[in-house]
Amino acid sequence: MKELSKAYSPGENETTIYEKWEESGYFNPDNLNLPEDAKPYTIVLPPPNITDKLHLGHSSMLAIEDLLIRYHRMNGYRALWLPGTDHAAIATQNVVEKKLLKEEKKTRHDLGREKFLEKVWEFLDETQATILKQTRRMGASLDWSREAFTFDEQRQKAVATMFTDMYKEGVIYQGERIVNWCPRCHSTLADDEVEHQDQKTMFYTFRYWKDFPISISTTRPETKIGDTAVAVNPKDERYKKFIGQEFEGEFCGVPLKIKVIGDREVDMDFGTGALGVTPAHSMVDWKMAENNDLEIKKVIDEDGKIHDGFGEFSGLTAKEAGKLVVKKLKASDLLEKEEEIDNALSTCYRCDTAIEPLPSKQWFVSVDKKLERLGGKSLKEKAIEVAKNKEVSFIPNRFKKQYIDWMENLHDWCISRQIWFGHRIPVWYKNDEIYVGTEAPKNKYTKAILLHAWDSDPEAAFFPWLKQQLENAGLKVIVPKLPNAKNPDYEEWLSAFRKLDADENTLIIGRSLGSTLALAAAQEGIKIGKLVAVCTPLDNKSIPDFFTAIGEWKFDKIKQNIQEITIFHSSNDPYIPKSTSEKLSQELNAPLVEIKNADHFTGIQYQEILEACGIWAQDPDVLDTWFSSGMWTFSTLGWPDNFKDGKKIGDLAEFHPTQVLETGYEILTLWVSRMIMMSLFAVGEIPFEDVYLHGMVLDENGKKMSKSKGNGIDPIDVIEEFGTDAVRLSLLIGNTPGNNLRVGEEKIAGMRNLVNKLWNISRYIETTYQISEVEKSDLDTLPDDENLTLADRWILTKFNELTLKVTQDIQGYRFSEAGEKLKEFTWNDLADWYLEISKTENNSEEKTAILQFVLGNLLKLWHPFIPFVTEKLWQELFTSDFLMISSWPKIDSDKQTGETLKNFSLLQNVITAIRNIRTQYKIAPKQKIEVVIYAHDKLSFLEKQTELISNLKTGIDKITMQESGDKISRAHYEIIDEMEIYVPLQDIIDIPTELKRLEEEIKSTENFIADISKKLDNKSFVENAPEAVVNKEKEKLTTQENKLKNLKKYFENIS
RNA sequence: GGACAAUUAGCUCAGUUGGUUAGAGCGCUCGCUCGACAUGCGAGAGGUCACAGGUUCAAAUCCUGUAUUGUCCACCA
Repeated sequence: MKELSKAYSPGENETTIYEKWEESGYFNPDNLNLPEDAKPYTIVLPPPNITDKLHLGHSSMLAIEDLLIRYHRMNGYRALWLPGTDHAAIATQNVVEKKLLKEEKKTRHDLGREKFLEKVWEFLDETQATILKQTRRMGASLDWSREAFTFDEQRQKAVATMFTDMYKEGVIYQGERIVNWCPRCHSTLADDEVEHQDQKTMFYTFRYWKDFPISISTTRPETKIGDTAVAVNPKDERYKKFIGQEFEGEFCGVPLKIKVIGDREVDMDFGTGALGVTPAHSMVDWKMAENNDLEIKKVIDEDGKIHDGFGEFSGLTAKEAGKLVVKKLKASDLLEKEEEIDNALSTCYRCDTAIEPLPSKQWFVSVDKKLERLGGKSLKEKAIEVAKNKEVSFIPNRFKKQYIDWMENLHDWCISRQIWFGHRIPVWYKNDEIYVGTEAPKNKYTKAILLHAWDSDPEAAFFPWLKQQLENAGLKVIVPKLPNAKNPDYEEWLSAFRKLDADENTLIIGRSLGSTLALAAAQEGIKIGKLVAVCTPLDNKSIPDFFTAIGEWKFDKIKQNIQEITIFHSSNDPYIPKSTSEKLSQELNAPLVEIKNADHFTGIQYQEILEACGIWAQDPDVLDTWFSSGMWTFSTLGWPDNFKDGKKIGDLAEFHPTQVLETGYEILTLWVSRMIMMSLFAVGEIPFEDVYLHGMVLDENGKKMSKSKGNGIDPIDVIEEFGTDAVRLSLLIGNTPGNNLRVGEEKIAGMRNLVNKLWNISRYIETTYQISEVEKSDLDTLPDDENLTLADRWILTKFNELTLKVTQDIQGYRFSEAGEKLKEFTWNDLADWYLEISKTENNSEEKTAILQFVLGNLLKLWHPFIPFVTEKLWQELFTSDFLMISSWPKIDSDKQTGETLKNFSLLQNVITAIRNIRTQYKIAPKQKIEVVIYAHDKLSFLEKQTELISNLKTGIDKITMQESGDKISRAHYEIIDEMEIYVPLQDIIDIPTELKRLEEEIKSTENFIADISKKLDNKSFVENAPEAVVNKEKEKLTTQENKLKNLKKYFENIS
């Protein structure tokens, strides 16, 4: 006999059980020893962002998906649940930036791209490890051997391939658009990353200048210096006549040329009914400018400051400029009205900074381009079509409409992001040329030498960035430290240079004296492929010996030995006069490029130097994170390697498309729609059959759990307190698709109690029947029907019914209902009734068989919900083979159920009624009572059950059954079904109270009878309702009438 | 402004296609150490299913409108 502890302690078991599962290898479907034709069942885990550890919402997702996977694994499917994490480009970069600022008071620009990315990876390793640990703690049966990361090598390849393919088909294109620009994050935001905050704003009405015929209104006066048109509604009588006219004048010191255009979008009733058009800084205006061929004037730059060329406004922040405009308007008496209005401010979803709409070059995915591979349809059309044709279904169904609505309004998707962390755009530029591909294009040069200035550190200035770029482009890069840099000697430097073995395939970028050295070397006869000379001195008074040693410049010789030269000049360089650079340019017949702010090279100026090198330079931007997560279903299954000549092979063939995508409804549009489009494009398949959308997990007060509010429940905390099974169960029961779920510790504690109940049920069965020592049946066949008591047949019937319902519920995604039914069976039917009865019935051989069957199969049904405790009990009491891979209980569809269920429920009612009488009349628990039951057709059945009735907490010492006859005059009574139950204890009865109570019951029974009679008198009811319904009503009527008769008789007797 | 959802017991929610006198858990009341379980056992109280109309023999369930709450989308210069 196995000794089980009095209470279940989850902590001890969970880690060891999870380890056993993992070691078994059964999380990987390849190890399941399935027949060839076993169907696949695939779920890819929505990859959690690596920005933070998991919260209860993730736990809920894991619980649901693990349930589905475990259920299907037990049903013989090739069940694959594929784990991974998401690099979440912007979100991650932001978290790291904030952390950096807080801990080191540095911005990412202080660190530079490389160093910053190192920080990101450090952070990422940490959170990723936490996430994986938490996921295991939840008991998730994920196939860790296939773990993926949206930013690992395989996925990088997939992303680059996808981009290239889409570019080749013209789906991806580069275009200038107004984008939502966050001046703080220095990045564009997708439409769905912009938040709108209601606020009060000053609304100014004014004219550009005195004789301008139309007043306009604005909340953003600072942009008005870039206006090129005024738009009015073409139907507007007031302004109609001006349409087409052009006006010139000066607005706040800025010359403007304003054309009046007509546009139906303009609301005649808002403001003055006329709208100043600023094409560069408003989405709507941009469209108008496109339609009317207007000039586009950029007013605000990427830092949120006013561009050059706007007089005294230039260099001011937008806010300052706005104030100045208003001040000037007031001074020149142009302001007509100033009022406060409600207005929605667009802000960055990450940092709450007001966004600035700016025109910018970006990469887009076209959703409207018709594609041959989609049968002449566009991504958008196809993605809508599959939803309409039910090729993909949504649970709950209402989200289908939301999906289609959103899709129909979808515009081209901007996929480039101006941040550092993320998939680099696989595009390379060389001057005007562009190359798109999965690998960097081959370059003319094989080696690059970066020569530092005479007194500077080779690692300083712009070298590290360039080095990285050149290495990315496949060059061997050398950054030598030239000897004695503080006091350079020409011979020493030259001999150091010779050792670098420069030749025709070498690219040299030299800064200051470094570039002078390269020129001198060429003069000495060394061949060089290309020289980019940045701020090059031809003489310097502080190191006269150096230049004396070089001697007279022989530019012809230099030209002979260097194939190509570009000269860079910095206007801020205090040492090299522009004339020097110009002279060099002329003598060498080389192009001269001038750069501003040489001491603060920005990415763009690096870009210029890189371009001058004549090598391919990669686009500095990265891709929107949804681009890579949109490929999640197939990139994780080995695309593109597993997709050859339009055919799927390997994992992709075996597991794609997946069966279910289970995710939060909040990312239906962000993610689900993109997955559908990208999968259609890449593989020509809808990535999943069903989309199950869960709600958010809220705290017990209905608030969204968030770290800042401090109301979040850490899954690990509650797991440690109550156990994983309890946490999983509280996330499954009461959780319905698409609806939010409130979870508090009370609920989890309740579920812990249930888990413990199951444990104790098992413990009782084991201590009483020693099922661990009994030879095991296969749990597929029921015990023989002979010698079974009513209760035995009842529990088997109930269990069969339960198996059927639970199976149906899981298949219909009704996990909550399945869980509740299991709970009800376990607690009420099995523990409260059957086990209690088993204590009084003596057929222990049958009981052993039945309990073994019921408990074993019950553990199976419970397993997808609470895997740990069930696995533990299974291994203790049944077999050391894993419950995880045991087969799902069989359903006996021929089982006769009616009579058994009816009889048992009768029995339950009798027992409950007797207990009720005891409580109602406050009969002391220890006092034995006599019971008399009057019955009619049920009499013979009840007579057989007297022993049972007496033994089940009814405290009966004498029980008699008889046909209806004269009733005991004074007794406690209860009337149920067609029976009357009397407990003759007249001494205690308080007659007046009893009469009052009886009166009430008689009255309510009469009312009820009246209701039923009315219904039955209604001809249309009798004619139209189904016969079964009518019969039920009739039955009800007789029962109630009998009851009334007996009540009245009893009433007379005692009064 | 548009769309979608929610409104059922004190609280949190179920209630599949209209068909018993509307269910569960928690909480509450009363009573219990009864051969596993006080993380337990037994009994109970508690609801005009937001409101107003309509369809139907029959409505928590279907339709219309109103109110309140929530979510998403759009956005006006």
